[in-house]
Amino acid sequence: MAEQGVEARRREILTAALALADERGLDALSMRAVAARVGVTPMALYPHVGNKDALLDGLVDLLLAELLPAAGTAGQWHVRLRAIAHAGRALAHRHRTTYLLLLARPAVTPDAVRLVDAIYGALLDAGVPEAQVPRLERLVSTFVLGFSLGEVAGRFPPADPRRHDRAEAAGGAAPAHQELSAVLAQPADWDAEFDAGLDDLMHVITSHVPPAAPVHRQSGR
Amino acid sequence: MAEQGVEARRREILTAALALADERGLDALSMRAVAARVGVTPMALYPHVGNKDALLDGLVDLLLAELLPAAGTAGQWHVRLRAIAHAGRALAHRHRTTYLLLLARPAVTPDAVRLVDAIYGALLDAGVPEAQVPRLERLVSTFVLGFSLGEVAGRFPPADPRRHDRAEAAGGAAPAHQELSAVLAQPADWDAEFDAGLDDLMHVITSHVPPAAPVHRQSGR
DNA sequence: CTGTATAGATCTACACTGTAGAACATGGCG
DNA sequence: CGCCATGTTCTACAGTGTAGATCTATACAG
Repeated sequence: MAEQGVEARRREILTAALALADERGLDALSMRAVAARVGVTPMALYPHVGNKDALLDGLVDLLLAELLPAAGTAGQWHVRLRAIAHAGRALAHRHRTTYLLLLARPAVTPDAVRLVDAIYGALLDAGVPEAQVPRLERLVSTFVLGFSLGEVAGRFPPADPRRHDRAEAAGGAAPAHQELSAVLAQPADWDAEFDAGLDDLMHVITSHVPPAAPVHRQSGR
Repeated sequence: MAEQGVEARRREILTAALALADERGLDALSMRAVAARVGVTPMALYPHVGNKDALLDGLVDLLLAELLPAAGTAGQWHVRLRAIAHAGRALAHRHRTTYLLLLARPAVTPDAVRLVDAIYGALLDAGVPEAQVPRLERLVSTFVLGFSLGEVAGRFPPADPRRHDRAEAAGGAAPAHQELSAVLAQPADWDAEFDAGLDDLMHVITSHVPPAAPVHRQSGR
C-alpha cells in the first residue's frame, strides 16, 4: 500500500509532464517546469522518474496506457483492428507533440506487448498464416503511427487553391504536380484518407489468408 | 560567384552538422560542437544558418538532396517506385539518428516537391486515377519513412530465442504471443520484410487502376 | 596609397538546461 | 529515546542557444 503511494506520486509527475508537453510543446518540457507544476523542487523528481530520458519513456507508457482500452477482444477481427487504429489516430490528435515519442523511442513495456498482442490476435482470427502475422502487425502499426504523426506534425503538404504553386516552387521541374493541379487544389479529408488506407490494408491482410483456411483458429496449426 | 561562396559556407556547416550528428547522435548536435568542427566560433554560424531550428531544417534538406538522385524517370513505374523506396530505406541506415527529422519536421522545399513529384509520376504511369494519386503517395511514403525509422530507431522488438519471454513480460496476458512463440523466436529479415511490404503496396496500387485504363498516360484525362 | 563601407567572425554575457552531491526534515520501528 | 529510510531541498557546475557589442579583414571609391 505504501508502494502504491510512491507509484501514485510517479503517476502524478508523469501526468503533469504530459499535460505540460501537450500545452506548451515538447521543448518546454524541462525538469524545472514539471517540478514547478507538481509544486516541488526539480531534484525531488529524480527518485521517482530517474532522469529526463526515463521520464520521456514514462510518457510513452502513459500514452500506451491511454491506447490500451481500445484493444478489446469483442467483435469481428476487422472491427477490432479498426478500433485500435482509430484509437491510435485519436491519440495523436489528443497529444500532438508527444506522439512523436511513440516513433522515436522503442517501447517494450507490458502495455506495449499487450497492444501488439491484440493486433496479433486479430490477425490470427482473420486467418493469416502465423509466419506473416508479425510482419503484417508491423505494417499496420507503421501505417497508423506514421500517418497520424504525419498528419499532426505537418508533413503532408496543405492544398493550395492557387494551382501550380508547388510545382513552381520546384523550379518548374514538377510535371506530375501540374498534371494533378486540379486534385491538388482541393483540401484533403484526413478522416476519409485514413479510412481508405485502412481499407487498403484490410485487403492486404485478407489477400494473405489461404483460401482453404478455416474461419476459426482453434482448429489448430 | 561571391554568392556561391556564401552558399558554399552554409553547405560546409550543414555537412559538418550532419556528420557530427551521425557520429555522436542528435543530442551531441550543439551549435558549439558544430562550430568547433568547422573551426570557428559558435556565433559565426548564425549569419549562415539562422538558428538551430533552421539548421535542423537544413539537415532535412541535405537528406532529401541525398535521396533525390533515386528519383530518375527511367524504367517501368514499379521499378522507379521501388528504387525510390529502397533509396529511402538506405538513407535511414546511413543516417540513423537524423532520419527522425524527416518525420518530425514538415518539408516543403523544392527538393521535397521534386521527390513527391517523382512518385506522383510513377503512380500516374501505373494508371492510378488522379484523385487517388496524392493519397497513395502518402501511403507509400508513410510506409517507407515509418518502416525505416522503426527499424533504425529500435521500435520493432527483437526476436528472443527463449520463447514466451515477451508474453511473460505482459503478465501472462499475451495469448497471441504464446501462440506465435515459434515464429517470434526466429530473427526477422528486415530486407525481406521491407520488400514484402513494398509488394503488398504495389498490389494496393494496381488494385486502384481501373480495368479499362490505358497503359500510357499521354492518352489523356 | 588612403579612407571607408561591408560582411563576417569574435567576445562577452544572460537566462536556462540536466543533474551530481551534500544537507535536511519527517515519519515509522526497535 | 535513538536509528534508519525516504523524500525533499539547496547549492553548484558544466553545458545550452543566442542577443548585443566589438573587432577584423576585405573590396572598392577617391
